[in-house]
Amino acid sequence: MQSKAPTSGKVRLRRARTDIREALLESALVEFGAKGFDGASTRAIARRAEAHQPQINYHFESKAALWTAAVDYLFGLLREALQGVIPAELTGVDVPRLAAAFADAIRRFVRFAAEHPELNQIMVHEGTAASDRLTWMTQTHVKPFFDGIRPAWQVLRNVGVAAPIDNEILYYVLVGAASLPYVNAPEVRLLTGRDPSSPQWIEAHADGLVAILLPGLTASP
Amino acid sequence: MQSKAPTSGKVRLRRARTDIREALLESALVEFGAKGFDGASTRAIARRAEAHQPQINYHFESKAALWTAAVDYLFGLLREALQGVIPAELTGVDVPRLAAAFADAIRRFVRFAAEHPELNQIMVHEGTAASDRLTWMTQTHVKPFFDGIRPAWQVLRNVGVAAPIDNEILYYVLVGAASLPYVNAPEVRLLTGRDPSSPQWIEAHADGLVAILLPGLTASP
DNA sequence: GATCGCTATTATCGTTTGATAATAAGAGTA
DNA sequence: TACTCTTATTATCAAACGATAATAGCGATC
Repeated sequence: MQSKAPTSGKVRLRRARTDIREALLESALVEFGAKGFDGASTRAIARRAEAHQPQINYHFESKAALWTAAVDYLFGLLREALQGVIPAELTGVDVPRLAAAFADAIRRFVRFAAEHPELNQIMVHEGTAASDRLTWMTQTHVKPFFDGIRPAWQVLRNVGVAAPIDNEILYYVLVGAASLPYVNAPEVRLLTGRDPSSPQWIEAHADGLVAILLPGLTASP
Repeated sequence: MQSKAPTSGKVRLRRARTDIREALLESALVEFGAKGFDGASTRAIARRAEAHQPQINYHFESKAALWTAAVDYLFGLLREALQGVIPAELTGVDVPRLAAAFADAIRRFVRFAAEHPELNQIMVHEGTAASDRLTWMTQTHVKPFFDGIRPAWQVLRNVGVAAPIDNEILYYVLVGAASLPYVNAPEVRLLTGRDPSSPQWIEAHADGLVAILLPGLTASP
């Protein structure tokens, strides 16, 4: 008759619907980010949230529904972090202001990637193979994000402030260069001994990306 | 009494040890790259190679041993593709020659990432969580690669040819920016409608990376 | 053409997976 | 205190997993 409580011990903890849902969501993000959709088990997700495995199907419809809810939640945070940085309407915006806004967006994206590595981990896990999840995520969340930065980059490239790289290629250069140290943070620690989540790394990283992607920003004001 | 032959039909195909091993290796690379270690099943790997699932344990020790052999094989190809491009001994090498060599290495790496997306797919899958596989891969294969480019970048950075980015950070900026379109090729096709494996994309991508990472190469000769 | 070594094929094992049903128990209300 | 709604817990299912044993059949050698 041993205790079967999730983690610490024996108490039966009862949480409000919103609390247990949020705990499961954040646990799911960590597990899906680290192991991928197939590699992450609902039992591990529940254990991390100090819950039992059937609670996932009780509070969410299925493992897939939990994944969708977690991705929705995380892209919501990304939209918050980038909201209003790059102007939606570009006609009449002067170039120095737009260049500064784009640099700010790059810095915010780097900081977000460092603070929430799960987002890019999940994206890179899913992006390696076609699936319903990838189609949904691309259309629902990635496309608006992509369409938001493309016109601004085009303007900056036309006036020579931005590096000479195509719209579509730039998007992947930017995302890849901005996210990999945090997506693969365990490898970074093994390979370099440094901690990519430290403020020193993050700010140096952001500075470097702005310097190479917007060479005309510091050169000719 | 239906046929149980792996794929096409009914013939019992018997292959030489080297042939079936190579078929399983290449199938394993595709599956591990697309689904990750846990997500890839030995049955799917065998099916792609037109073999039966127990042949994996017959020709390799285990699923883990197959993974190790596949990664060994792929890093061998990478070493071939980059062999001798960046000089091992830097004392006495003049800067323009070293800069051109580094640019060549970048272009070769981009082309390799496009031709063998499985390498970076596997690296990014494994790098998201600590594991024995990650430790082995980092020490055995990634470290030598990392140590090979670090001194050259330091020299180019000191003379102002390379972008002002730290050694460790640059490594992840370079790898991330060079590999993401091919790692996430399914997403690229959904998002942009373009094919990242086309020569147009690959060469434009390589040109762009050289331009932003070695701004002093074209500017001041 | 009989023998022998090697690969192919089938069958099956014990685990783990996501999911569901059934029961227990906390918390607010009357 | 009794009732009721909601969440927690346990038990269990079918399917898929990696792995192994046992048998079948090809192909070279004598």
